[in-house]
Amino acid sequence: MTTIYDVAKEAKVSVATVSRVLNNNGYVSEEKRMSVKMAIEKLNYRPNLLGRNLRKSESRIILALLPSISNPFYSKILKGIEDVAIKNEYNILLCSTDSDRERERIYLNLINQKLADGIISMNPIQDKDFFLELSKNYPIIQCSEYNSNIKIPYVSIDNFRAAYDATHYLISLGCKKIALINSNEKYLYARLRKEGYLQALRDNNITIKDDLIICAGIGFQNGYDAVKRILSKEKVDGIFAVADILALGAIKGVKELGYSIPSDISIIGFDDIEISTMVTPTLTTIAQPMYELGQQAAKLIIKRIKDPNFIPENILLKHQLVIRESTKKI
Amino acid sequence: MTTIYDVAKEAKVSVATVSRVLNNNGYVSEEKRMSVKMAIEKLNYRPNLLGRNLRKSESRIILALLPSISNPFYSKILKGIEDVAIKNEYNILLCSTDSDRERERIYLNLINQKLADGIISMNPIQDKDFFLELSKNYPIIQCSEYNSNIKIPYVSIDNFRAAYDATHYLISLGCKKIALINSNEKYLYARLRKEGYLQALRDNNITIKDDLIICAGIGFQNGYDAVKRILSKEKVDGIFAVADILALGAIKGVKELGYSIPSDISIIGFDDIEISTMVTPTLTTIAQPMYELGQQAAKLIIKRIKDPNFIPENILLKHQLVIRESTKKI
DNA sequence: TTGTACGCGTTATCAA
DNA sequence: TTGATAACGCGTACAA
Repeated sequence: MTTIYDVAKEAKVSVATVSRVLNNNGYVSEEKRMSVKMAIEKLNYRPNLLGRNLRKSESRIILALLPSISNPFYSKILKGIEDVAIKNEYNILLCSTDSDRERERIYLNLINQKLADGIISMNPIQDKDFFLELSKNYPIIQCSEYNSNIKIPYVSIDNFRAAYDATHYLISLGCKKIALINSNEKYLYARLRKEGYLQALRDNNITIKDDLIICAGIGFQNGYDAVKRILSKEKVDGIFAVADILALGAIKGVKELGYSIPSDISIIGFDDIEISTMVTPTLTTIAQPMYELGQQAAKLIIKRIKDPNFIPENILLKHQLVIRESTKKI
Repeated sequence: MTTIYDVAKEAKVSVATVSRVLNNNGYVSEEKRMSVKMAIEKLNYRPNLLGRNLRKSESRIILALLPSISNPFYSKILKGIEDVAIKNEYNILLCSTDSDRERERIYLNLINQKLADGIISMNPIQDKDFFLELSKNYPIIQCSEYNSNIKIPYVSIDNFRAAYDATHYLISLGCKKIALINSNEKYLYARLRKEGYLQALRDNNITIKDDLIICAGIGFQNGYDAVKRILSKEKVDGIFAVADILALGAIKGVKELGYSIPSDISIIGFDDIEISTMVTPTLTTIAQPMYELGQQAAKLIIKRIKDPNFIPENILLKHQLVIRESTKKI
């Protein structure tokens, strides 16, 4: 492999001069700059980042920790992260944990092994103490999912308010019996959205019925099962599912039971993933700015890496009600 | 930061001994091994990978080059890659190019800057010469999409055969007028699937009509537009879309025009992405073993990294016809 | 404006 | 079985 020494020899200068040309700093005469550039060209030289990284004590790698890469929600965020990262000459290490604690640990440790300069975590944190300890010594940002008990900055949306808005919208359509299909309450967002749902009902003097609240997992099948369970007991006129994927399952279940959407039952989802526009009826939902979430998280972490004294403020981005075909005024 | 020297001092041994304990090689007395381990524990020492990587001239990073992370097809492959990688102590660098040549170049160059030990490319290659040149000096595997003119090993499926099977299946159902909604023919898979479609028609003495063959892009809207264009000219009884996402668009278009699926028109897709089971009707399709494609590609590239003399054979994995609700015997 | 020489943290060779 | 020390390739302080 050709090194900076080879280039120096070819250009008849010292390695220091080559390095100066490479990094565009320090004084270099035009003449030498040219001959260095020609030598680089001739030898097809590319600096070895392993050497550079060690010398500079940086990896220029950002670790993106997420539960699952197959979830379109995360992949949109990831895209935002990647776009900002590449503009700033950072690279993204893909770390999907599948909620495996062991795996999470392996990935997190990369940062104290200096293979990553910072971490963006979209994971519900499993090993809280370890994570917190890590954040004292290294740049870490939480994105979308976060743990508010822990003093680690986050970029997210106002889940309470968003769920409130979703529920309130159903109420404004005339719905009186509104079911909630929630996901696993180990997620903070799930707990917050449930609160938002409850508050909206209270504010409008609608009785809260435990039978209408289901804690499903996260996934199409869970939404499908949940709605069947609910409707087997009681007819509803509105359904709020805390994730589009749950809503899609619910739509299928509702259809199978012979109800029509939105005439009999209005359904609203959450996230605004692409699929929501592809189904029939298209899905009314609360849109999260997924791409922007990723962008903001990346910007924060990069700023933080550059300046360790910079303490990011938490950021809550705006959600948006997107009305499509699955909801209708009664 | 604590280094191997700190550990050596604490354990009252040399750095060489610490290194031996760390890497489990060479002879170390049980006594010293223990005291090194205790020192590591006490100081909470973690080896700096930047130093190790430079010394060993490896990054233990594999670069995953793909067009778009948001496409569920690629994210499934990626999962297969990641799972194999982590088992072998490799990490995955996420490189989505968005078909941007500049960006592709940036990512590809990481390998001759030694930040990656190998590349798995799912991209239709833009800069063929550069790519080929690179593959002479570095481990590269093509996965799913590949360029057969170039001598770079690949893992894929038999796209010709798979498309033939899809078309043949429609014919076996009694379809006489079968449309093809293809994606962009810059992709090899698109060209191969078209060939498979044509061959199946020929083998069954069905007239090939250019009006029934549309080169759409890739995406839901494209499928939707394509089917409207086709049906505005001529009624068909079968549609083969070369990607599920196109098929989903087609389903929507067909429905809007008042035809029923599968009674009036049978539709078959390709890929078997998750959404295909969530729509109504659920989609008959040719399933690609996406996860396995990723796994195989990762296994090959790792084997190749370990042994530069190992020349991988091309691998074609089996596809599978998955029959659901969108097709029916006439 | 340029060059010499050191050190980033690790592994591996060699001699003891 | 152990330790001293030379690399790995780079950037930069310092001297010139």
